[in-house]
Amino acid sequence: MPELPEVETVKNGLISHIINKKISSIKINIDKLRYAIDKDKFSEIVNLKVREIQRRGKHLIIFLNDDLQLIVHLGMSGVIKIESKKNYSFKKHDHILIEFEEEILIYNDTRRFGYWLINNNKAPLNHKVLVNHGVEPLTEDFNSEYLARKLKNSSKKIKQAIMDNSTVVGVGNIYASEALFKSNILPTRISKTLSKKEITKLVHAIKEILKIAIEQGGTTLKDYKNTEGKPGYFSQKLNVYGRAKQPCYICKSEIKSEVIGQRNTYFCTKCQK
DNA sequence: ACTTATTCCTGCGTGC
DNA sequence: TGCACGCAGGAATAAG
Repeated sequence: MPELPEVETVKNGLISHIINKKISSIKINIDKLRYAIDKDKFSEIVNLKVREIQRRGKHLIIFLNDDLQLIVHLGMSGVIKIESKKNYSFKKHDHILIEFEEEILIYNDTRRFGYWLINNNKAPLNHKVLVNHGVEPLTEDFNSEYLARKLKNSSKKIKQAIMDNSTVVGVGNIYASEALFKSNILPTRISKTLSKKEITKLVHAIKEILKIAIEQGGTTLKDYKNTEGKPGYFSQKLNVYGRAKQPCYICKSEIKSEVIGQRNTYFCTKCQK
């Protein structure tokens, strides 16, 4: 599933293909993904050029001429592929096709949790899907002082707190479990009970895990350019996620799982306190 | 103003 | 072998 590191990888892949390229046509094969698709608005982007592509959290912002932007979220099964137009053949769940002079951008999304929005505001970061985003985890804005301030009065469980996009963006279910394991903190801990030292450790763990995942994302980019990305490229690096009842790599005791906030959570009760 | 549950969707794994 | 069922995931929205 596309997490922050994969969205970053997709962004880099797109930059190398479609920057300064003109959209020659658009084909939309569906009325609604996560949100309804405004086909009239989409028709307005034909003949515009792609100027810049940014990532914010798990969103891609594709800047076009005329102060228009595409705001894209891949949901959990969204895949963007670039192919040569002459090689393209329709596949199941190919919902959006954007043609350039020689290449075609294909948006395929099995579960349709993703969305494509057109924004004509000059400040896309103020769009409702982005405006409540907290800090980016890989910037200096995400530091122990910031997180301590966010957690100070929170009675949420720490895992839910770090998965909340208004705290920090991009920490999904997998990375939350992994970061808490790496920082030796139980996911069930109440946020405001964390010590300064634990918060510092957690901040570093989140940054490190996302960085490693982005490095793995380089591999995904290659796959994505060839045919289809191999899912689970990061799975070899996972210490606890999906490993219930298996031995902890550190202490050999059994990894536990528990549902926290409707999400499966994995942890080691010996390594994490 | 909070927190917690529900909702969207398809494919896959499990059990009968 | 086939079918029914439940689960997985992000995050807006509804409900508490």
